[in-house]
Amino acid sequence: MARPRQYDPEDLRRRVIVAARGLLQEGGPPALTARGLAEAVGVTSGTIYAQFGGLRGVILEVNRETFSELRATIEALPEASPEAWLYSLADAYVAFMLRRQGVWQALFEGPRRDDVAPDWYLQMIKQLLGRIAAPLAEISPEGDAAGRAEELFLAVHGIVAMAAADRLDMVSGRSPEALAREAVATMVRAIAPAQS
Amino acid sequence: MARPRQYDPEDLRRRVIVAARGLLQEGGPPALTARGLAEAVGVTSGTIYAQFGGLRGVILEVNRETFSELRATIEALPEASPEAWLYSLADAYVAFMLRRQGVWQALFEGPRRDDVAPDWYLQMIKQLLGRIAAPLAEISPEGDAAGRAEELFLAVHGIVAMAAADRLDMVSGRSPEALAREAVATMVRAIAPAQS
DNA sequence: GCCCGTTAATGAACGTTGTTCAGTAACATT
DNA sequence: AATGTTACTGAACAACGTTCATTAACGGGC
Repeated sequence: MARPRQYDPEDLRRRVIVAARGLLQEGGPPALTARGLAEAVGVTSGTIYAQFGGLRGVILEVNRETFSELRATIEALPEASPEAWLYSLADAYVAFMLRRQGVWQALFEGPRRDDVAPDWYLQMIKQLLGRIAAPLAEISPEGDAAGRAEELFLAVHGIVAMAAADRLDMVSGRSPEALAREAVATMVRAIAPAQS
Repeated sequence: MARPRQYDPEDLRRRVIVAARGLLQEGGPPALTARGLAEAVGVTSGTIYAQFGGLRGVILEVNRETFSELRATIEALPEASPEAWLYSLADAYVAFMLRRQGVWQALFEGPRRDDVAPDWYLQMIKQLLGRIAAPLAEISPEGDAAGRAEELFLAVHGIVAMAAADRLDMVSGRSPEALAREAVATMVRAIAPAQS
């Protein structure tokens, strides 16, 4: 069989993904166009379709990397008491988004209602929920820790999503970090064993 | 000055808005195209531009009506104890979205990062926050009720937004109603005077 | 060592999008 | 009746995602 002509396919894939992240970072999802991406990489749009099957395929690969980095970020969080760890997770989640707003938007703006989410989307969220449920179970052994984890995640994620879309200031003058920590505080206060 | 030729302009505006709502309802934001809307109303796209200045103008008018209906829905909620009222507000918020998913998506998907939100967007949210803060202050007179209202609203809205995008099942198997009520319950539990 | 099948890559096309604007036709006024 | 003003049309433009016939280069078979 014949072989590549001028691009190492693996290297091409990497450069496309890197360029796509760059476009997303400065300009958000609307800035990621097939032609713009092709030009940024130095190929034509057809080449990208041959490699990724379409713009959606490119976004999917970018998202895979973003999720992978988020997982690594969370794994790297220093151990701490259950409560302190929840705070640092909330901080990390907010900070992670802030450092890649454009890329973050592609995570949830991309997939349309009709197409199924890839497995690793669900696995990533499931793992994240597990990491939240564990400290919650330590704080309050009784009660549905998994359910509370869902609830706390949705609260923090809602804040982060709003901030990512630059719409948080419609609701609150406070920073996303402050609001996320408040959400954690409220949950802890609600389930902590009665005191004072 | 000359006068209308074949359309009563006010009637035309109404029909355009009604048709736009219809398109949004079945197909979401991608279904609302200038040509499709024009055809649904029986005019050409140019006419819509003359009347609304563009698709964004149409969406803005649809959103104005949606907000108006939301306000009316909330005003119509029966009086109740502070806690019970918060639950019924959460229920109403979820139900309101579920009955107009497509239209709801346009509320927050529409406005891009660079254009300013209309005053009534902010006023509507501010009023909603006030309606949440009042019962919270009754439940717990001490503490920042306004801040807690922001927090509770963000939690419920995050759940509703996720459900509107049909992505809630990525996080939880529970219904948006159940999750929204849980969010209220957690807030109430966190701030209620110590008991039991 | 020449040919040729296979494959990477192009770039022109197609259909659809939002948006603009010169033209047209109808009304109110003079 | 003529005219000016205005609502409306519909053709055009640029940009979008996507497809595909064409081109050019490489490796293996004779």
